[in-house]
Amino acid sequence: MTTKATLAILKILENLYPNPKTALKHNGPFQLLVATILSAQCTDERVNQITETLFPAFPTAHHLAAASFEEVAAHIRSAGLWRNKAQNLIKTAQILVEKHGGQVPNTREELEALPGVGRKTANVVLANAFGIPAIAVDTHVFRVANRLGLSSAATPQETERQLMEAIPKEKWIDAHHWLIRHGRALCKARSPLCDQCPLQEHCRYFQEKQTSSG
DNA sequence: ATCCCGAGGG
DNA sequence: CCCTCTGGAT
Repeated sequence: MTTKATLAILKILENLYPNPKTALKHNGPFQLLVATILSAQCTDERVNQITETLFPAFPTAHHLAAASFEEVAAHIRSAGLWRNKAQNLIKTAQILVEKHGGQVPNTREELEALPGVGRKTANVVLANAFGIPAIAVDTHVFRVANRLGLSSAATPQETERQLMEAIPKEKWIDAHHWLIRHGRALCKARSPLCDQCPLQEHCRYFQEKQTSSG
């Protein structure tokens, strides 16, 4: 795909999804980290519902580091994977206190060393908490980027690399949100709403669908 | 049944 | 690459 074609797609997405931002409600890096760890295999709406009581109960890493498993679990049982998440949240908070003065680190290496924090979560925190350009590839970004032809990849890791190559760095953070928004709104996994999509003429998936099914 | 703005382990 | 962890929404 040419740079010109890529920029055309980004421009349309920008108009479709103005003022992109995380759907996870948070105030500061610590809350964003907690919310993002909770968001695995779980809707943002439920995460926001959980953190509404979780954040006041454990306002800082120090509070969370001193919490018991049951104390934390009581808040997050409506999220899937809650056993892992409760354990990871406490352990992560303890590492923040022991190694980072109770603060959230701002490098990929330090973030990914935290339990429950992988590539995607680290990128979300880097981008949304620290403004450091990153593209977090979740299931939506992976699917939408491959359909549009912005990437042609077998793994999320590879999609991330191809997107960083194709998209100007100053647009990485916004592009991440645009692709996610589009994945939820129109470019859905099961029944994509191509008839409502303004990207038809730019989309590899749509073009192939037209030529193959008549 | 299938998916959700995944991570960790084999 | 594969698998498991998990509740809730559709």
